[in-house]
Amino acid sequence: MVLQREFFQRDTVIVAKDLLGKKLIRKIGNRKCSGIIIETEAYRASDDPASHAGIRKTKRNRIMFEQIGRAYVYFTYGMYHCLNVVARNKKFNAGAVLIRGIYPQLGIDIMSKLRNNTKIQNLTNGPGKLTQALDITLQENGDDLTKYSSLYITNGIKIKKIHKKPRIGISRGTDKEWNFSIDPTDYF
DNA sequence: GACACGATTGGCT
DNA sequence: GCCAATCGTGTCC
Repeated sequence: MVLQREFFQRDTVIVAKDLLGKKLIRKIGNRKCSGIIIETEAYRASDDPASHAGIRKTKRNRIMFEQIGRAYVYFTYGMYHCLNVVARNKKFNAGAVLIRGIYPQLGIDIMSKLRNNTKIQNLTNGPGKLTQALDITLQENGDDLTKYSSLYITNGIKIKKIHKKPRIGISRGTDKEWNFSIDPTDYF
């Protein structure tokens, strides 16, 4: 069952936690690739100095201010893409959840080729890695993830324990513990 | 118009 | 553990 729009109409931090264990699905040609979401981070609005949306709406971050349930994809470090899902409640005018890691399920052969045949444990365990494995680029920026199409999220597995940490790779907003993850060895 | 830097990764020490 | 790769974007002059 694909996640409905209402799922994303809650506090960005809550949605980040609740996305753990859900299934990310990407169709490439007539094949399906998928994985269980195991790590996420919340990035909110003007209350969050680490967020792209922390200052104002710009050309790059505009999707974060638009319809919830859509993909916010950005290009970084001159070579990698990162995938977010737009989510926020009515208190904020922007927000998104960064998908930082998935546990591969379907289409491992396709993903391996896109990742130059790396080891399975290195396939999709990072934000730049999973977009490469799933062929996600700026082409997918703004795509609606609540519809069955070439990129969407469905219900997944039941979660036991959620780990909470400060977010990775940021220099501001380090006081907020908005990185959430589950331990794959608990499930797979 | 210029310039510093980043929600990263992989390779080397 | 450290650092280069690589370039679009945002901010500042």
